Amino acid sequence: MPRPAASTQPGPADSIRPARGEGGGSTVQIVEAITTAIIERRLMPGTRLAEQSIAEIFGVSRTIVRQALNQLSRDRLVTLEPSRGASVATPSVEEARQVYETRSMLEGELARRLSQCITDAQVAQLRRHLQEERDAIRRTDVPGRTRLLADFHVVLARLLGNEVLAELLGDLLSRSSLISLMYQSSMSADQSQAEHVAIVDALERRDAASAARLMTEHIASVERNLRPVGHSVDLAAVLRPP
Amino acid sequence: MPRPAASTQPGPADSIRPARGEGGGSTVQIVEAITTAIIERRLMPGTRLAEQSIAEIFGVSRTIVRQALNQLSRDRLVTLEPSRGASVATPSVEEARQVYETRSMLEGELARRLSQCITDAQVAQLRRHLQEERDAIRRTDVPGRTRLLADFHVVLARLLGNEVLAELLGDLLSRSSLISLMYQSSMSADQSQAEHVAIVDALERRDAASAARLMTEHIASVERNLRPVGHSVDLAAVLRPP
DNA sequence: GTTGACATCAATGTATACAGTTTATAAAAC
DNA sequence: GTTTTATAAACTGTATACATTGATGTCAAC
Repeated sequence: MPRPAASTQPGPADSIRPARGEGGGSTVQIVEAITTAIIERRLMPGTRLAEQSIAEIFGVSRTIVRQALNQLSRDRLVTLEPSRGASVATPSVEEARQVYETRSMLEGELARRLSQCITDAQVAQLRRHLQEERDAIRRTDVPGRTRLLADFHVVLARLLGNEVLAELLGDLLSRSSLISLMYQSSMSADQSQAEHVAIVDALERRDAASAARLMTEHIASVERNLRPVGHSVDLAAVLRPP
Repeated sequence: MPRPAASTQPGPADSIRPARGEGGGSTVQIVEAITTAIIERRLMPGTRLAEQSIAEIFGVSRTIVRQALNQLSRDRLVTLEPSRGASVATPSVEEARQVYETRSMLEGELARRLSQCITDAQVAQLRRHLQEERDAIRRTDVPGRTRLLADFHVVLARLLGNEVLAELLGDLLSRSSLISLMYQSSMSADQSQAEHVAIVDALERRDAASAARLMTEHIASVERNLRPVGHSVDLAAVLRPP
């Protein structure tokens, strides 16, 4: 039950690492700090993000914080309720389904097209990425392996030479990360990594059909491994009369 | 040059329609006003968008305008240069290619999946939309037909019951609109409409392969009809020594 | 007459102040 | 003891003021 139960002020001072005092471009730093804090589970879904607190932590004014929170809300990592403020997003089961369906559509086609134009050098680059994944898993570097397993999909988009696609996919992957930590994915890193290897194998064989199929199956298996533990479900189970 | 240049307060702009004086939610109104102004060619690519001018036009402070401009820059409809301010985006040829490639990937798969789960009622809904397109074309309602021809693609996304996909596609279509007006599309509305009809026909037959092929070909033909007349290209040609 | 430097000006980036709303607290009534 | 209500604190939404940076125009030097 990943309920933060933040009835008391969550004391964000220990949750978000402060940035340097320089003013220039501090908005993106706040965005990145909050993003990584969410991805690395230091900020749980539902946690309120009071502007004044964050402003004091980073030593800037609320103006900058508001800009950062607006950007984060566009990325769907935080929700902005009018007159209520910002909180870490709590994606619904339905939203999760839609994100994975969209990823399946986009990345299945990505694998298909990529297998028709991939070069040997690009395959080698993917092999190196797979090696990094293995290394991170081996030394149980949880944040590192999480990032690398997600980056794999962005790297594929980049190989197509399509920055628009890569950014789009990056947004979807951020949302996926939030979803998988909210619904406590039981997907083992080993399985994910093995499926990545199979995808690269298919790409190397220029086997478009297999690459596309393996990719959609990979995304489906990630989605299958989400536990359907929503807040309301927990609440109903807990409050059931004895 | 459609420069607002409204130094006096009450003077309503000739480029952007002013909103009502109410404060609540005026940001989205500015976003929508500028968006439609760009789509309807009243704000040409490259036009500077000074914060103070816009603030006076809408009777709000620069704070609100900055929020709106930030949102528009996330949609890639305006570009934000540091210390230089905002201007209407001028998408490059390469960016155009990437947008259409991404659309092709996404919408090809959309057509394929939709043909496997579409209902008769949904086909009827699409037929009604096609009829609206025809009507707008017949009475030469240029803004209306442009909007309807673009909305067709969003309607398809909605039929899949995937709001995430629909919003994603909506963003891509806004960028497509800006691109097609910047590169003066020679695509006739009649041809677009005819291809839409062919797509719906394939969907009605539940012919997944044809639906996907017709969709990707439709998007490719839209892209093919862009004239490669960018500003920089003009400049280079004009300044060539005699 | 052209070029370069300097001063002025306008526009952006950030911070702060103020108003309105929500939420927490506490007292009072039932 | 529970509920209700009123007060107060905190927070958000907007506007305004200040600092800083890029642009423009003028003047002097060559």
